[in-house]
Parts: sequence; structure tokens; C-alpha cells
Amino acid sequence: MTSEELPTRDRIVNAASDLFYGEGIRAVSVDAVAEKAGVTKRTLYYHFTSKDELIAAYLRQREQPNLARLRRWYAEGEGGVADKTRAVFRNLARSARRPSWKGCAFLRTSAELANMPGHPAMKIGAAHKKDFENWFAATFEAEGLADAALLARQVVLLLDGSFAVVLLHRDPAYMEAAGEAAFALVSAARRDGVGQAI
Amino acid sequence: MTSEELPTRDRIVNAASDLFYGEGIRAVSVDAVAEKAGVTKRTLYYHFTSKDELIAAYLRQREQPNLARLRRWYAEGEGGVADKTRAVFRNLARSARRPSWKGCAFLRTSAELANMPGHPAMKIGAAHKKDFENWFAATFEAEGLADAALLARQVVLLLDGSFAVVLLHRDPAYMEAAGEAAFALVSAARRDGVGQAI
DNA sequence: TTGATTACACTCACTAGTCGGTATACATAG
DNA sequence: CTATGTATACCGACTAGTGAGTGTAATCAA
Repeated sequence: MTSEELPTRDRIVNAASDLFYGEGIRAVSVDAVAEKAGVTKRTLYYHFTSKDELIAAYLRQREQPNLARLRRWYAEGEGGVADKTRAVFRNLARSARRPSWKGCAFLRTSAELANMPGHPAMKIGAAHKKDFENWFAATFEAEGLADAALLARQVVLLLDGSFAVVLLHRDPAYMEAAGEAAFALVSAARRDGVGQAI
Repeated sequence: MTSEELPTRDRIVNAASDLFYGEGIRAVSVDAVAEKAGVTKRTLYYHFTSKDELIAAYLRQREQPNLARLRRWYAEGEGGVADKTRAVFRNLARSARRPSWKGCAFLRTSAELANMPGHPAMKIGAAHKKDFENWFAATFEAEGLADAALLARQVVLLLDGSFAVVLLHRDPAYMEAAGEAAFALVSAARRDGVGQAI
């Protein structure tokens, strides 16, 4: 097997990740995760004390790759801040075209667990979105944009709006529209910002 | 009882609405809905052939009130198009402060049913969001704004982004930020629009 | 010997959906 | 004005299966 050399715990988290993201958290049983991981349920419960803990591990595993991808998409964008910001949305649209795309794991989990505000998964999700926002804020700040913090929030709102809307309509064109909005907002801040033209 | 005079079917849908919205669709059993409605499960299955049909009825019931509220909030807003658009977000922020607020029923349902793209509830949700978008597009069009259709999409993206983000952070301030973004976008379109100043 | 794993039987609560039957109302036929 | 038919609305009890999580004894590798 290709992943036989991975630690058992990681194999379990990978299996959980595939299933939770693909089917939804409540739709997937612990038995199904154990089977997909090629492990008995007893072993799963050796590594995780509950399904809730497994859910938390699933989200934690996605934090860093998600952030890294954001940074890469931004860095690879051609042009100024506004163009680079728009590039993030365009890359997102491209990735949303894959049939296996099912929106944002954090947002979907928070929608499923909306009745448990104190759930560990909610805290992880909130912290992750804050990381996104903070990263944009720092980036905009470094570029000398006016109202960097507010602007970061608005970009994140457009990002998460894209996730939600495209999940419903299955039409990544909404991400392009969000990208144009982000472009316009960042461009406007650039005009008002420190020592910029017009 | 206060709602004893309501038809049984309506009482069931009301109970389903409370529970599905409050707890999530998969988290709520048909038994729980029947009990809350003060009806046996057999009676529930007399009126609805499946849980899926009940879910669809739950969403359909929310369509018209949701749209009416949007129109009212917009109409009650003071000032021009941009101000009125921003007023929608401000009203949304106010309503999101209620503890029972759990985001957008349509978005949360679509997140739970992301693995069933053909589910009736998904179609209802998509159609409802389209109605929102179309209403904004027609309104912006009537005001002679440039790119009314694109602008409507962007406002809807900000709206749905607000739902998603505030559900996670429990901080309605994000809706104010989204409102400012919408205000800026609409104002810019106004500047570029038919015969507007500057 | 100790930490990791398996096999598997088990609990107990819950789940969507069904079977057969009942109460009422309002017909129409004798 | 009965008697029978028919349709709507409703219910208690049930099935067959799934849910998370546990108990226990045995195995395997370092």
C-alpha cells in the first residue's frame, strides 16, 4: 500500500478528512472512518477519545496547507496588491471546478455544528479564519493601504461568501465576481492610501 | 394552545423549522419533529412521504418571508441606493445579535447536504439565492447603475459571506464591514453610471 | 515488558420508515 | 331516515438497521 508507512494516527486523520469533507461530519460514522483507514474501531478509539476529537484533528490538519496555498496564490499573482488579491479568487475558482470540491471544510463544519458554539471544531475554525484575516491585514498594511484591517475583513467576507454561494450554485463564476469586488476595494484603498497617485 | 387552530401540516412544518434551523438537519430526528408538533410520527408520514420532503417544506416556508424582509429593510433605508443597500446589512447585523440566530437556513442546509447536489433542498436554496440576486439586479438596474448584474452578485456574495463568517465568529461587526464594502461598490457604480456626478 | 494493535461481541440509545387499525365526516342507495 | 361506502386525518406499536462508545482477551514488535 502506498500509505502503509504512515503512522496509524495519521492514516486515521487522512481517512476522516476524506470522508468528513466529502460527505459531511454527521453523515459519516466512526466505523466508516476506521474502515477507510484500514484499522479497527478499537484502534481508532485508542488514538482519539471521541468523534469530536477526531473532528478537531481533521480541521487542524487542514489549517497549515490552507494558509500555505493562500500565500502561494497571492505570491504567484502578477501585478500589484489588488491584482494579487484577485489572483487568489481566480485560483480558488479553478480549484472549485474539481468535482471533489465541496466548499470550505471550516465553514461547512461550522454550519453543521452551529448549535454547539463551544465545540472545539468551532474554535479551530474561528481561529483559522482569523489567521486568514490577519494575514491579509498584515499584507495590506505592509503595502501602506488605508484601513488595512477593514479591507482584510472585506476580502475574507468575499472569500467566504464565494465558498458558500458556489457550494449552492456550483458555479465558480461567482468567485470571479468576488475577485473583481476585492480588486475594486483594494484598488480604492490604494488610491486613498499613503502617497499613492490620484 | 396558541397554535392549536393551525392545520396539522403547518404545525409540523413549524416544528421542523424550529428544530432544523436551531439544531441542524441531520441532528434532528423525525421523531423529534413529530413530538414538537404534538403529532405522532405516523401522522407526520401521512403528510410527508420522507424526511427529505419535510426538509424541502421547511426551506420553502422560509423563502417568501426572507425576501419580504430584504425588501422592507432596503425600502426603509435612508438615502440613495448605496445607503439603502448598506441598511440591509445593518439590519442583518441587528438580527444576528439575537441568540437564536444561527445563520442562513439555506446556506447551512446546503453545507449539510453538499454531498447530494440533486437534493430538492439544494434546488430550493439555489433558486432562493437567485431570487435575491435578481431582486438586487433589477433594483440596481432601475437606478441606472453600471454593471447592475455583476454588482448584484457582489452584494449577494457579501451577504452570504456575512452569514458564514458571523456564524463562526459570532461577531455581527463583520456584517457592518460587509455593508461598508457593499456601500463602496454601489457608490463606485453610481459614479460610473448613467449621468451621475464625478 | 510495554505500547500498539486486532478480533469481536456487546450495550443502549436512537433512526427512518411501516403495519394495521380507528374516528369522523359526508356522501349516496335502499 | 337508516345503511353502506369512501375519503381524510390520525395513532400506538413495530421493524430492521445504525449510532457512538466499551470490555476483554489475544497478538505483535521493540
